[in-house]
Amino acid sequence: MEPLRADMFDEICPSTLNPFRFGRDKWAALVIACLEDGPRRFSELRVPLHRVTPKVLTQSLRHLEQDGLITRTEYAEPVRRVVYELTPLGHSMLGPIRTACAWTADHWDELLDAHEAGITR
Amino acid sequence: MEPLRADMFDEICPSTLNPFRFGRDKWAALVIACLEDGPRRFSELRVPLHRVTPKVLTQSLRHLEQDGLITRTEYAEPVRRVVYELTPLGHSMLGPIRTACAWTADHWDELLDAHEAGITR
DNA sequence: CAGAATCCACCGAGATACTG
DNA sequence: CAGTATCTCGGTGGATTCTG
Repeated sequence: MEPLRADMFDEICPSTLNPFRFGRDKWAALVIACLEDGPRRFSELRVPLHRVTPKVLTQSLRHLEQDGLITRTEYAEPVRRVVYELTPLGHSMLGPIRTACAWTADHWDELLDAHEAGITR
Repeated sequence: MEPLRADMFDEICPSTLNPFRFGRDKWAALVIACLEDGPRRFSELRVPLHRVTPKVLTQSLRHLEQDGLITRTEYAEPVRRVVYELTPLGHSMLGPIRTACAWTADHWDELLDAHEAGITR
């Protein structure tokens, strides 16, 4: 499994155009995207999510855990390690998420046009 | 086209369990659902959405308009009439919305279990 | 390393009252 | 009929600092 790149989400700036939201809070969708390929440590998640403070990231992870979408596992062995992973339920959410994101990609021009028209009016 | 019933959304109480959100604000998804079968007047929308104040409903409608999902048309003819309608873009969103809602229906038990486990812990 | 504690600013959302 | 005008309140998200 490849490491998560720091610029993973840098270009998804105008994500406010996407009319779909996943999870309870602002960062849930990005966390899910980070866990797509397998389990990740807290510090691994902080690399692409470097604009999120640890407090807020923790909050988001706790919400996802309460919603049954991820699991949190703690190891104390050599050094302290906490690993987050998608549950089967969380993994099954990827289908509808991809459907929604495909729609957004397909209609990006129209979304952009509508937004710009809304600004100049 | 049938009138919108006042109890249309009364039973969708624990919708916080649904990890998908559509549109910018809290009421956008319900407005879209109301417009599914055709254009509706402001006062028609207020029937099923009787728990939403006119100010907040107006806000939500303006957002949907800015996002290119609905149109607002004003007639002054006999009496004043303002009609809201899904755009082709808004209508095309129904597909992914249905996909997402089907997922939620399919996994309702798991979502409920996770939520209850989160409460007692 | 993986957070917790504290404080704070902003904004969505609601209550209430009023209007072209 | 279809909104607008204020006011308020609570909660999300962020900055900063501290800790087992």
